[in-house]
Amino acid sequence: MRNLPEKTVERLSQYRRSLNNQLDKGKTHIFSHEIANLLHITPVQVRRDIMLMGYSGTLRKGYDIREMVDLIGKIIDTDDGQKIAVIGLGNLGKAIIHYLQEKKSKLSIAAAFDINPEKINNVYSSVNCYHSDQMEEIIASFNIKIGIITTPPEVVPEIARRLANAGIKGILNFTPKPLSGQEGVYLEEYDMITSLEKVAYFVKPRD
Amino acid sequence: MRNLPEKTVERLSQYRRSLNNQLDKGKTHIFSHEIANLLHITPVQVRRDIMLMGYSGTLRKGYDIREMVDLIGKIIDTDDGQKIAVIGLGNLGKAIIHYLQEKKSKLSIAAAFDINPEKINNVYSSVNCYHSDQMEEIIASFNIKIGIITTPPEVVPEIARRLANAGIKGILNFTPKPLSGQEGVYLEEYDMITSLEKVAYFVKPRD
DNA sequence: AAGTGTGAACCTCTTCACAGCA
DNA sequence: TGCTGTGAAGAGGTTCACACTT
Repeated sequence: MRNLPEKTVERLSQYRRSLNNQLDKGKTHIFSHEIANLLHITPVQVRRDIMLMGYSGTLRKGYDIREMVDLIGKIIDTDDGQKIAVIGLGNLGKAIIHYLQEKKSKLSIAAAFDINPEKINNVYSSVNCYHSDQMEEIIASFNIKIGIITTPPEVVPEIARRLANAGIKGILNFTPKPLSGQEGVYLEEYDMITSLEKVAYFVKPRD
Repeated sequence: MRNLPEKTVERLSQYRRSLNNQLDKGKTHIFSHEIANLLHITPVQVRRDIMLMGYSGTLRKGYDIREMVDLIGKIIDTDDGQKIAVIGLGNLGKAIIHYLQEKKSKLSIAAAFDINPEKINNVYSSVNCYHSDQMEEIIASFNIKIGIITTPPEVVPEIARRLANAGIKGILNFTPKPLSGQEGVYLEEYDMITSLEKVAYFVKPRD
C-alpha cells in the first residue's frame, strides 16, 4: 500500500467522490464496470487501482462502496485533517477559497495571506486573511502542511522558499512560473495557460 | 511534426513563455541547459523536445530564441487566433476570465455564458456575458472553437453535449464532474480537488 | 454466465550514453 | 572542450488475455 502510483492516487480521489454520490443514492455495492462508466475509463483500470490499494471485492456483488470510500479516506486523509494556506488573495485566490470551502472534505483552508492592507484581517468564505509577513508564524502555529500559491509570478520562488522553511510539505502552484522542487516538499504544478494551449494545439486543424 | 506527444506540447507552452522573458531581457541565443534551468527540468528533455518539433540549434551559440518562439507559435497557434467561450460565470469563471485576459496571447475569450439574469449583458474584463440559451448561436457566429466549463457539476454533461453540437472542438473542464470524450472533441480535465488530494496523499507521513 | 484478480505485453515518456561537430 | 542530436535502455502507466470463483 506504500507509495501508490501518481495516476492511481488521482483516480482514487475521483472514485471517492463518485462513490459518495452512489452512497447518497442508496447503493451499497458496485461493479468495476459501473465505476468505470462513472469516470469514463476502463473496468480493468478500475480493478487494477483497487488491487493496488489492496482491496478486494466479492464476485457476486462487486465492491462494497462504504468500505472502499473508507479505505480511500485512510489512504489520502490524515486522522486530524490536513490544513491548507492560500498565498495571494486576488481573484483566483478568492475563487479557489470559495470553491474549496463549499466542498465537504478533510482538507480545510486555515489561512490566507496577502500584502494588500485592505485585505488584511478581512474574512473570505470564513477564511481569515493575514499579512504575508506573518506567514511563517501562522503556518507553524496552525500546523499547516499544504500551501496553494496564487501570487504574481515574480514573488513565487521567494514564497516557495519561505513556505518550505515554515514547514509546508506540499505546494500547489497555480502560477505560470515554474517552480523547482525543494527537499522534502511535494510540488504540483497547475498552470491553466499550459492546459489551454495544449487544448489549442490538439484542436488545431492538421494539414 | 504532426501530433507531438502531449507532454512535449505542455512544455512547448512553457518554453515559449520563458523564452519570451529572455527576449525581453535582450538575450538572443540560449543553450539547452539554460532553458532546462528556467523550467527546472533536464537539458536532455529540452533537446528531445526541440528535436521532436523539428528545430535545430547551432553548436557554438545554442538555439535562436526568436526562431524558437516563432516556431512554437506556428505549432500551437492558428493564424487567426483561437476564440474561447467560458460557460458559467461564478467566482471561478470570473477569475479565469480576469486571469487570461491580462496575458498577451493568441487565445482570446470571446464570450461568457450564464443563466443568472443579473449577469446577462454585463461585461467582465471586457468579455460580454450572454444567456446560456444563446450558446449555440453565439458560438457558431463568433466561430468559437474552445470551451471552458465552470458551471455547477449537475449540468456539465448537458453543456458538453451542447458545446460539441455547436461546433466546439476542445473543452477544458474545471468541474469535478468527469466528462466523457465525444467524437472530434479534445477533452482536458482540470480538477483542483484531485490535485489537492494528490498533494495531501504525498504529503502524508508514511508509517 | 458474469464477474474479479493479475502476469505479461504494450505504449508513452524520460534518461543514459555516446557519436559528431565547431 | 563543451555543446547538440539521437539510438537504446529504463521507468511509469495502461491494456490484453485469461485463470479463477460463485
